Amino acid sequence: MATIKDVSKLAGVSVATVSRYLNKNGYVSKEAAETIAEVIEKLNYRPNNIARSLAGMKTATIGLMVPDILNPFFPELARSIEDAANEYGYTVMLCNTDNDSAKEQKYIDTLIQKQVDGIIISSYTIKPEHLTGLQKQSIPVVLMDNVFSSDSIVSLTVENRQGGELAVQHLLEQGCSKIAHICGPLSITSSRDRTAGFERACRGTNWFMPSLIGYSDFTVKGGYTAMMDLLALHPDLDGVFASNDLMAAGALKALQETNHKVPQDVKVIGFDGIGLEMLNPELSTIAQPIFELGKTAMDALIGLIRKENDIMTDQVFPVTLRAKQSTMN
Amino acid sequence: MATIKDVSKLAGVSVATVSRYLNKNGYVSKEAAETIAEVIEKLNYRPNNIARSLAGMKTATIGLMVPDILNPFFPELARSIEDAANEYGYTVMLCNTDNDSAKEQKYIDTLIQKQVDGIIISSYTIKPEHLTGLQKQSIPVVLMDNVFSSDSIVSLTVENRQGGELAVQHLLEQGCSKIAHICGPLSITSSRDRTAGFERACRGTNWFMPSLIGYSDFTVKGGYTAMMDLLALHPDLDGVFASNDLMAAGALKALQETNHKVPQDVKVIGFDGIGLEMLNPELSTIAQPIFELGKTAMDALIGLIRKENDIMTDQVFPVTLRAKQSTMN
DNA sequence: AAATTATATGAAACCGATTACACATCATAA
DNA sequence: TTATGATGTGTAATCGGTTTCATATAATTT
Repeated sequence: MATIKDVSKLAGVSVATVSRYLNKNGYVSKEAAETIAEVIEKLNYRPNNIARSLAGMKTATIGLMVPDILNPFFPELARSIEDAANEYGYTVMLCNTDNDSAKEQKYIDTLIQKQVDGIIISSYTIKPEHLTGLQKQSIPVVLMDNVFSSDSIVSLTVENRQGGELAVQHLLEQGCSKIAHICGPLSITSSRDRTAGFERACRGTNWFMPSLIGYSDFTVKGGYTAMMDLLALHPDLDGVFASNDLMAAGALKALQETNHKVPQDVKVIGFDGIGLEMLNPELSTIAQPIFELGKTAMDALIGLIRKENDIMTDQVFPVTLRAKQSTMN
Repeated sequence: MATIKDVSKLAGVSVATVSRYLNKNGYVSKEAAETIAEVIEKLNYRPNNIARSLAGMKTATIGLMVPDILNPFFPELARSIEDAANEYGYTVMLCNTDNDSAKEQKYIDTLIQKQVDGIIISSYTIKPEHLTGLQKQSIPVVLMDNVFSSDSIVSLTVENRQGGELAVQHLLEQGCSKIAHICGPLSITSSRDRTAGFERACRGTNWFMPSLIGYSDFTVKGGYTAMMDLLALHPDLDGVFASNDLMAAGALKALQETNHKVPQDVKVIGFDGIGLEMLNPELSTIAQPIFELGKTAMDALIGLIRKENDIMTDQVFPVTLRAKQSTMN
């Protein structure tokens, strides 16, 4: 593997000149530039990024921590972040944390040691004390789905509560008169907010009662069993709002298996907007702008890394109703 | 950020001794070790991986190139690889190539510059000439779903043809008497093999005719339209084998929309074994051992990196029938 | 008692880049 | 004509580690 020294020798200039040529800073004469270019071509020289990072303190690498890439929400997020990172010339390190504090802490340590330029964390379980290490090393962080105020940390969230309200509103508009809710883990802020939205929208209706809320865990299977339980309690329900799409898919399955027609008998709406196009009927959902979230996260991170003065502040993204067959007849 | 020099100074020993202590090689007296440990604790010192990599030529990082993490097959693969990598103390860089040669080439260059210790490539489009750069830098490669013989490259594949046969066989056993096939991109070797398996299994039956094969593209939508076309041509078909699960899901949807009962009227089977548990009925499939594939890929890569003498050779993994509701009544 | 061998340590080279600084040349302004 | 600034280049320090080699002492062998 050719090094900058090899290039400098063969080109008859100093390594400094080659470096200047490579980074396009400082003066380099036209002749020198041409010779260097030729030699680089000839040797098929590629700068060693590791050495570059050591000298320049930048790795052009970011860490992306997600709970579990198997959850279909996260590939979409990862993809949008990776695309954006790629445009900025950055590479992404993928870390699955399983919402496990120990794993999170370990990955944060690893990423610090690998000198990543920044980290995007999508985690329900991250705690302030985990981030202090990053703050100490002044490694920029963008936090998704979680708020934690600090000047080297930007938080991006969506309007979860409004989304919950929107879902109920839509179901009501479609003629539902008894709406159940499958809520996600109470440990997750955004999950609680979605449920809060549901409750607020139900407040004052004459049909609402607490037993219309089923407690689940954001999984298909969880949504399925929660729906079964709800049906046992309320055979006459005619609408369901699940706090994420996976649970909604599970609910849909439970309804179909118990011979409820969707959307004729019962209407179903989820939350997140992941593309579950294989479902029949297709699922209505309160969609997060996932790609925009990823892109914005990367933009914000770059801003923090470059210490631009117009650093992005915390943002709350709107959600939108995406009505499909599961609520329309 | 504390450096090894800070530690050595405060501990009253040389950096060499600290380095020996850190890497547990060479001699370090008990007293020295204790003092160093204390100082490290006190300074909260963490070795800088970049410097380590530069000196030691190892980055403890691997690259993972996949076509698109949005395709549900790849999160499973990525997850299993990441888990295995993590156990070995390695970190994973995620690269989406979109089966685009230019992107692949660019990522390979980037990964070389970042000095990854090895690369796992899952790509339909990779060509030998793309790998020569890696060979030149003697960067180990594990290739999935693609065979390319070389001593620094290990290929892992599955028994695609046998899987295709297995699918047909299963449908026949379940009583099907006219089986259609939705095949994937012909540019993909494993896709062609699955179709070859289908054809071989159909050979000699009295009902088979070429128009029972629909050509598609491995997507849900593609499977949907292919199924619609097949139904128009052969309203009497009673079984479908799709070359991957996404197309099978699309086919399922098309069948349901056209009021065909699955599995009573038509039985459907896919290929891959991705967990599409939200489908109703659940999809039978020819399952690849995805997690085992990922784990093995990582094991093989580590073997190549460490230059172990019992380097793993190319492997072909068996596939298994996973019968679910879509073929059982 | 002398010769080995095992244990322990530090100085300095090295990994492959960036960059501050010194110095030289040439063109332009005063 | 001289001062000044722009242009161009090389030397050497630096980033934060690892590793070779020389050296010294303690523990075993013979």
